[in-house]
Amino acid sequence: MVESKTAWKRIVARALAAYIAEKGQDCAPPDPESVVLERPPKPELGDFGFPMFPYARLLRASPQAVATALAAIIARDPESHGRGEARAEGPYLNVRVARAAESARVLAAVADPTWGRTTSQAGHKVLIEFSSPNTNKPLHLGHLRNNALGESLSRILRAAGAEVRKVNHLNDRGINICRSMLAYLRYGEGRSPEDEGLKGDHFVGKYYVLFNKLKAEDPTAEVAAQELVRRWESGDPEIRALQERMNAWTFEGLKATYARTGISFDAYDFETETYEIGREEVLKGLARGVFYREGDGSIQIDLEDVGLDKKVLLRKDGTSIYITQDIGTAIRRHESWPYDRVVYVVGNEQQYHFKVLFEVLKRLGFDWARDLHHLSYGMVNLPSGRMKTREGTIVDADDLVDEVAAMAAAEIEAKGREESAGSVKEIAEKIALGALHYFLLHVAPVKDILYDPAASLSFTGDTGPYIQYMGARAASILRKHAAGEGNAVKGRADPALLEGDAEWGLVKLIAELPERIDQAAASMEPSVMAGYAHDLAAAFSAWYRDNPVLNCPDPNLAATRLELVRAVRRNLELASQLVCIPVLESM
RNA sequence: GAGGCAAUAGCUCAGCUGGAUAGAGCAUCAGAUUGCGGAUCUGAAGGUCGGAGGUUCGAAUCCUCUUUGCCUCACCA
Repeated sequence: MVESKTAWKRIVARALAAYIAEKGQDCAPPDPESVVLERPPKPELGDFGFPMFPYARLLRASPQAVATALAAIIARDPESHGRGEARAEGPYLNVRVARAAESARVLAAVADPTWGRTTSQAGHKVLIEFSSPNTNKPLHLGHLRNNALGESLSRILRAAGAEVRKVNHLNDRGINICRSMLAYLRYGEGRSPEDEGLKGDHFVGKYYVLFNKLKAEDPTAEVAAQELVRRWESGDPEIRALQERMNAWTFEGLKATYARTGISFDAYDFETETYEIGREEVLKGLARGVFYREGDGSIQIDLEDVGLDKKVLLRKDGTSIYITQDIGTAIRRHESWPYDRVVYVVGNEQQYHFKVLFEVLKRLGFDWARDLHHLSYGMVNLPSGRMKTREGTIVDADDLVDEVAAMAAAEIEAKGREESAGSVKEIAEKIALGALHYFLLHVAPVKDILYDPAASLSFTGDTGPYIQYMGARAASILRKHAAGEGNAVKGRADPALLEGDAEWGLVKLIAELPERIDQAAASMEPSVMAGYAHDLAAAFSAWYRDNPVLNCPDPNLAATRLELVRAVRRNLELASQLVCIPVLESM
């Protein structure tokens, strides 16, 4: 369809040039690229339309007149003959594509192994940093959004041809883990997660919560935690060993959650190994005059000329801070894997931090610093308000998946689908992931999400399970055909039979996949893919209800429709994978 | 106080580079099953796109002002 669009732009541009010559106007013919193509509001008006307003003034004629004249010229253009028909409708020139030929092209393209891969991001090396949790507690609902965004964007960029490296930067040092450690020293009695029957991250998180109890009993607890940080930094072997042990527990737990939710990384960066590496770069920047030393000895940068403030990059005692580490990490990563773009998937509360970081890297003169992005996303709120560990309103990621999976299992049983579903537990888990990931990704990242458990657990309407269901229905038809059922086995597919409005609408939607991938990649918005999956599922659902496939009396039409089902299934699989919705054969 | 982001149907959200009558889902109402899986489908109703100006042949979309909400403005991360 992309090819068809560019062809029509070319045809229209040529017709405009002919019209200009015909009228003897003294103006430059438009470049085909600049011709505005849009989709008419109703399919009856054509497959795409060209507004004539821009040319009306240029040609000193009404847009209606221009449209009429162009339609006549295009009717004589040999290139248009095989491609369809252009018609003047008011101030618009509307094109109806030759359906049989286009359908044949589309079905052939979908059957090709390379379908679903584009080249719009080819040549780019993109580093995506996401998840990046603290190691003092398990993942929560906010992480699920972060993970889904990072994983989905990675898949989308790869589909668009980019080389992608997924990195998780674990914050495994500092005051929070030390609080867990202190509480563990006080209450843990040397127990391990196995002893308490807990997942490692939940185990460590339990002690983080217990720190509050400790603080209530002992007002010096906060000071004691600070002391642990200090001892860790000075290399106290006992503290180092304890932190390592607790971090390992959490890390194991986190990895289990990632595995369960289909999230993976190409590399892990540990803050315990990276937290000092920016100092050198800051000193280099100081030497080159990019930064300056304040009277108190701290090293700073003045960004007031770009609307930011003065920012400290190295403390007066010479130690590094958060931004120092990010500067160092970016440089170090580029040395080992020379990217041309970085995407940091981090909540929108850190927008200012990333503005400063990007500006600093730019001023240090790195050419790759021109393509740094903060994929900023909104809070996931509960009806009762913002999530906070201390208020106990936090939604634990594992618990949430468990809860949704239990609901899905109950639904399978309520429908009496246990037998056809196979393993209820396994299918329920996949449905839960589909529900959650769709819920988290179908909304634009900038928006805050009000997490309504009831709505996310509902499997009707604009949801992941709906998409999974339509995929399963398509798979079911294909399965029956493979088993020799239906009339399609007796017929031969002929795309020329796909000329009805209902089929044509589906063909067009199927053909849109590559454009939607490119759009999602360019705008870094997984919601584009989520929306596409839903649109396609809905269109398929409406179509196959009224158009029998296996039961179609005409064997050739049956075989042709079957090809359409195959294409829908393929696209649903591809789109689902891009937004981390598990694909199901049956549910 | 300064900066950033948001505001579209009762609710949750789409709306691509400005284009034809602003679209889905939920909820509401009315229908559809001797049928390839009803976790479905069809239809109705529901909107002065927060407000006011401006640019344009044409604005939900761009500009200015304004209202409301969220987030930032650490030698924390």
